Amino acid sequence: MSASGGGETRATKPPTLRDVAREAGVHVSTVSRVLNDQAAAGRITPDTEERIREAARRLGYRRNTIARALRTGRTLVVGMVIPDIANLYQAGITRGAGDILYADGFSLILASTDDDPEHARTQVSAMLGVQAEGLMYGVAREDDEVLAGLVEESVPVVLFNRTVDTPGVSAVLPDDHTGTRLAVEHLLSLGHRNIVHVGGPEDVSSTVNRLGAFEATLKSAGLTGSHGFAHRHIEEEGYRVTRALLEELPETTAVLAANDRLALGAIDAIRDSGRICPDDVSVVGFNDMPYGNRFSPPLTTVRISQYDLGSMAARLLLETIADPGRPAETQLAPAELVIRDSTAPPQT
Amino acid sequence: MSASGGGETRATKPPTLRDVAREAGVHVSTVSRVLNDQAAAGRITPDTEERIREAARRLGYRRNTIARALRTGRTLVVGMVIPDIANLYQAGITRGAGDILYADGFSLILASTDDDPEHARTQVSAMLGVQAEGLMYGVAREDDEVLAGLVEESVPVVLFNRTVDTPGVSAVLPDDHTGTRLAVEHLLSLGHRNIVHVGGPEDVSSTVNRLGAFEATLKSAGLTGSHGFAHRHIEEEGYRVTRALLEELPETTAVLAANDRLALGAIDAIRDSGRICPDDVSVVGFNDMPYGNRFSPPLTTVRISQYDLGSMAARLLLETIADPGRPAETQLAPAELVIRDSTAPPQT
DNA sequence: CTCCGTTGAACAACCGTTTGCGCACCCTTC
DNA sequence: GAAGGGTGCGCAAACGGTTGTTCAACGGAG
Repeated sequence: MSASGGGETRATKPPTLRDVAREAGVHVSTVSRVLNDQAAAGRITPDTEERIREAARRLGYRRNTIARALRTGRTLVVGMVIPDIANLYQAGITRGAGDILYADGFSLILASTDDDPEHARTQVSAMLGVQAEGLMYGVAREDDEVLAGLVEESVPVVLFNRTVDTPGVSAVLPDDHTGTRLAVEHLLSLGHRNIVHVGGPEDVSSTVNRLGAFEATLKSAGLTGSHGFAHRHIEEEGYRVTRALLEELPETTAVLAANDRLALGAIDAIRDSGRICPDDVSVVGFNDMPYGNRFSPPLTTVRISQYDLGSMAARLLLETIADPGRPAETQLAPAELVIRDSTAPPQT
Repeated sequence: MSASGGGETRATKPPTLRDVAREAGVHVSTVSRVLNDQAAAGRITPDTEERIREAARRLGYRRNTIARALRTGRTLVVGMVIPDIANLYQAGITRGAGDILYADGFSLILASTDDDPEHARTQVSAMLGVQAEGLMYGVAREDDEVLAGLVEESVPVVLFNRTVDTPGVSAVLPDDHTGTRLAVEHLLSLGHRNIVHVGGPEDVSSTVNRLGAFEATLKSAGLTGSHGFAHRHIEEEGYRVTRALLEELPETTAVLAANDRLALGAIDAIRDSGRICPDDVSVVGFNDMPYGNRFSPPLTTVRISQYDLGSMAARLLLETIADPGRPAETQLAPAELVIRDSTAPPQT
């Protein structure tokens, strides 16, 4: 299981600056300058420059990024850690981040932790080992030791999706409050009065934010609502807590899930408890994951623009890398309600 | 748009081997040996070793992977290029590959090309720039220049999902033939006789393999079938070619799509042409992408174990890296039919 | 007491780039 | 014709590790 497997080197080693220099009959430093476009300073003869470029082309020279990085301290690599790569919502975020990063010449190292802090630790360590210049961290939890280590080492970090109340860390978050309020108001306007909330893991910020907004919105309508917590944002957990909630509160006519996958589990639970969605109980999700419109029933949900969230986070990270002294900032990705067929008025 | 944004260095630079050596009062080479567990050679006093480890711990030393890589030629990084990160099918593959790679101490750099060869070129170049030790290449096409360059430079590569008939390159592919045959036989046994195929892009291997198997299976039943090609594996294209096929061949009662996303588009096309799936026309997909069971109707499809395919490819790549002389090999990931509700007997 | 074999650790070269500095050379200018 | 100032490029020292080689010290044997 170790990487020591007697690795041979590649048959024919790639050409180096030295090879190009020899080919062009100049010193390696000159080649370096030309290939870094420092010829602009009028320091190199057009003739020499052309000779060097031609030699580089002929040899198929490609800059050794890690050697350069060793010297310059810049790797142009950023790491991104997400809880689950098989979650389409996060794929959208990745895409948004990638587009920004690539445009600026950066590469992305992606790691999926399965929401396991131990995985997170080793992945982050590997990323730092390759001298990633900054991290997009999407798995923050309360008392997150890995994150604490990062700020301790003053590694540029931006949190996304989830935050913690560590000062000095930037974050890009969904507008949980507005989104949740919209969802609850929708249910209210449909006539629902017995609404429950199935939340995510207790120690992640979006869970507490959404729960808070859920209760606040209900309260301002003179109502209260019950809730449960899932251990992870997966269908099975949505199923488990919904079944429990339904058992306990049979008069429930609507469930607001903290995320689409939980909502999917809720729909299963509703079916398995002998009821129909949306006829007997409505459900609304959160995120608007891809294909949500194709589920049965098509899911009413709160849309967060995944692409925008990802690109906002990437931009923020890039700025933080360029200027580490920059004050931390938290940005909100807008939320909007998209009404489909998993919600309906309660049966009278 | 350039990365030159005046990047400052991190406030406090991470400790180096030199720092640890000073702290422990020994030479850096000794530290290096200890931290690489070469102490086993009985060359270092347990006392010294302990002192060094303690110093490293106290300073929070973490090996600078790129500096090591520069010297050793090993980066423990492999690149993976996929057509579309927002495709769940590929997310599953990534997961399988990641698990194998991480277990062996490797990191994964992921790039999504949107099926654009130009993107592929720059992404691959960046990966090689950071001295990735090998590549998992999932975007192969006929006359793929990027791929040609890779084998030319004898970079360890394994293709997945798609292959080309370049000798010397390993690949892990879905069992297109069996999968397609199973799907067609299913349709046949249901009583369908007018079956069309909506294929993927013409220059990718899975397209030609699936089309070939489609025609062969039909032929052995004494039938023939028409087909069309999508430009990309996306819903819109599935929609486009299905509509055209339906227009041309109104008696069609079943469509076999080369991929689930195309199948989704086909279902839309069927609806929009005033027919119902599966009552009027059945559709079967390929891949069994996640959530396929939740679509409406739940999709009958050919299941490929994405996780297995990814891990097979990763294992193959690791072996190729360890032994570049290794003969190329192509492995098949098993296919099985999963019958759901998008297929039914044709109306009589 | 001398000599030699071990053992434990230091020395130094090297991996491929970048970059501050120095040094010829040539062209002006008095 | 010599001084002075550019120009165009080479020199060499880093960056943070790894590793073959050397070297000092120590203990034991003769």
